[in-house]
Amino acid sequence: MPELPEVETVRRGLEPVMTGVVIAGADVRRPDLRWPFPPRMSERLTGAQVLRLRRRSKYILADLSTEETLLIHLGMSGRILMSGKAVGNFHHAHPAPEKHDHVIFQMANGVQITFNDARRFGAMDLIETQSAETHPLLASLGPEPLGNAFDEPYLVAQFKGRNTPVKSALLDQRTVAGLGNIYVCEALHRAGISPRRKAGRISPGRVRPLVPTIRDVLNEAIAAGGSSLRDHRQTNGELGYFQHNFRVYDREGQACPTPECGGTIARIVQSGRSSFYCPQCQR
DNA sequence: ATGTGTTCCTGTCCGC
DNA sequence: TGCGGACAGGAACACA
Repeated sequence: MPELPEVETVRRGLEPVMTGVVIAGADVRRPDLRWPFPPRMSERLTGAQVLRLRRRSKYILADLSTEETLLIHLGMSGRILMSGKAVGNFHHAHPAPEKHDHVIFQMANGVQITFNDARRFGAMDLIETQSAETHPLLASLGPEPLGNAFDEPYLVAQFKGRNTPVKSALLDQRTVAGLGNIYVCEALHRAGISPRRKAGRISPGRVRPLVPTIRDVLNEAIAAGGSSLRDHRQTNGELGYFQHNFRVYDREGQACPTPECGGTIARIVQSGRSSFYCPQCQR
């Protein structure tokens, strides 16, 4: 899936064509994704104006004039593509629905927004805007990694006493919300911390660089328009470019990019997920 | 309370 | 070319 930078890239792509625009119709082409869609989703969306588009962790939140908020999660394989007259300088005709196009939004400005998700680990829900943060999917999320609440004292406190590998701790959305497998691997490499190290056994002095490092990796990826691993696309269909900047992810057997290191990137499995790291310079 | 393993689903790639 | 198995950006859930 899309991790935070990819979701933010999608949000930024949608923002100019959705904000202030009425949803003219929603074609819901199957009853569910990971969970059933909310009752009467199409009817509740039709006629609503999008007041603003937000992102919380890997969720896109569209606040509507109906005092409801459309929540979208892309899961592992979710994509959102736009077509129609207002998309950039291009004129994209509305294409015929493709396989796994599950929900198609018709905007009043002529733009069509298609949610495509082969694996269907994604989700959509309609929730009360006023109490959005108490939604079960959002209530337990930790702080935004790019926000002020995510700082060194916080992370030190979160790691304290935890016996789980730091890789697992950072993937845990309650610790910090929005990191996924790729960017955790990348951040740990930049910080020189082994993914195998127990979270509670990292000295505060070594936790310190982790916060700015996580921010740097995410900001660089956002600036590049997200990664394009496998099939991630921006809303305009173009590939992101951060993939070229992966230092360890999916680079098993290659030379460690750290100057003077000389190590070789290894792949291990931690709680069912691949971790890529350099055993030489990550301790 | 924590930590770990399983599960949902489809597509792709790699070795035989 | 076909077939089987491993693996893929997530995270809820069940269980030790």
